[in-house]
Amino acid sequence: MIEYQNLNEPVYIKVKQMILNGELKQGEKIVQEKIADLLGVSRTPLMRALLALENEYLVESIPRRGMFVRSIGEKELFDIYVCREALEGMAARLLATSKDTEAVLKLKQCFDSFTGVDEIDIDTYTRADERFHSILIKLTGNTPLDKIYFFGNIHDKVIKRGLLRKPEETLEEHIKIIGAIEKGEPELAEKYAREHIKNSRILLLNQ
Amino acid sequence: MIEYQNLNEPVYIKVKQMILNGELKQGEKIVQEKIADLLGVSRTPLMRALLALENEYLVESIPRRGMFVRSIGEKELFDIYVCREALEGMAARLLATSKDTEAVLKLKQCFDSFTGVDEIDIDTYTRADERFHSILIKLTGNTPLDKIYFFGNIHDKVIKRGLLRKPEETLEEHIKIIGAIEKGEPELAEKYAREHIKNSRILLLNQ
DNA sequence: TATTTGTATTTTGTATACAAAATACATTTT
DNA sequence: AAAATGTATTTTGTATACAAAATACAAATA
Repeated sequence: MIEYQNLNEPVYIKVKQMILNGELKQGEKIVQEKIADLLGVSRTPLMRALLALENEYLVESIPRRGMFVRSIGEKELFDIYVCREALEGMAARLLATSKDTEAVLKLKQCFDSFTGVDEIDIDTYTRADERFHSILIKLTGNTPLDKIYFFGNIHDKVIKRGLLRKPEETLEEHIKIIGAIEKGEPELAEKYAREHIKNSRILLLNQ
Repeated sequence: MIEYQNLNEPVYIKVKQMILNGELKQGEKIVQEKIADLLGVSRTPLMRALLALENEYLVESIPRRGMFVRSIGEKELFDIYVCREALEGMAARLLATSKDTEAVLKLKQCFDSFTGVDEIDIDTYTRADERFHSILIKLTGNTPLDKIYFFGNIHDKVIKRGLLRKPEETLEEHIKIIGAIEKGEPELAEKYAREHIKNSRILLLNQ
């Protein structure tokens, strides 16, 4: 009966999906045995996944009460954007300082397919946007920064608002950030990256 | 035999201490049953603690191989300082924007006992410094920021270098940061907070 | 002697059993 | 009817058992 291949990863992935796609609703209690049975594993590997998710802020543990799917309020989402502003700003700065042409190329590639296009496909652009912000961090080679950033990343998806602003508006901002990095202007790169996040963050307030 | 009172917390605290005070050395493998026996608990609550510590970056899990006390290299420590620079800078900015007099008071209190003193006691000052940087984050009321910052905090202690610079030098910088927050100057507050970290970070390089 | 192979031991990953706490729900009391 | 109480059920936290992987180490081979 024992399957061996580390249930860890698959269980973690599955539970995460269930939360992100709403199969497990916000605030809902996660009854361990129920979910464990559903996934065909015991409570032990499920618990491991749940603890990882707790640290990713997707799940909340109340001692002796159980694990609950975390619900994220407006305030918290706003706060997350503040963190992103600080971290992505720093990432842009680091990249501009390093003058890594390889990195610049990869950043540019995210938006290659949109230049000179009249009608931008929202889904394609959403993925490009996600990729851009993700690799902006990764390309710095700063492991702690990458790990830390993971939190904010998650939440964007949880709230599932998709893009807050129109592609035409943000595409230009992305290009500006990449430009400053390419020119090796740390001050400017950070400034643009922060403004980019801030513009979305402000939008959250008037909503 | 069963004790009930959530072994979670005590086990977590104890293992963390063992890592921080060197009882468990960097790179050392944590043999679960050995440590569990030592603490008088089973592997289950120990595992929970270990997973929490993994997410705090103190422990590293290699599947099917075990948990190891993480060893931190120069590069990583440097990278952590970069993160601190971004996060503490943002925290200072937020506080300066909020104009929270209560917060300013608490920050000032950290260093009250050192003003006009000739010979600053290193141990007392070390604690004050730790407290200052910790509450600088907490006072923002930005929960994700607080959670995220926890990482960096840990590492400072792990490396156990204590203070990198002389109290006389850093005290002045602390005062400047608090001053800018008090005057409600976000730009300046962030600038000073970042310079403060940066000065220490640069010192790491020439070491 | 250095390298490989095979076997015994250790240790992890998972499942499961069970006590104590939490919850649900019916019954009694106000 | 609303509140309080008591009992049954569920669910968590912990300990433990066991298979499979990893490791250690001895013997065999080149």
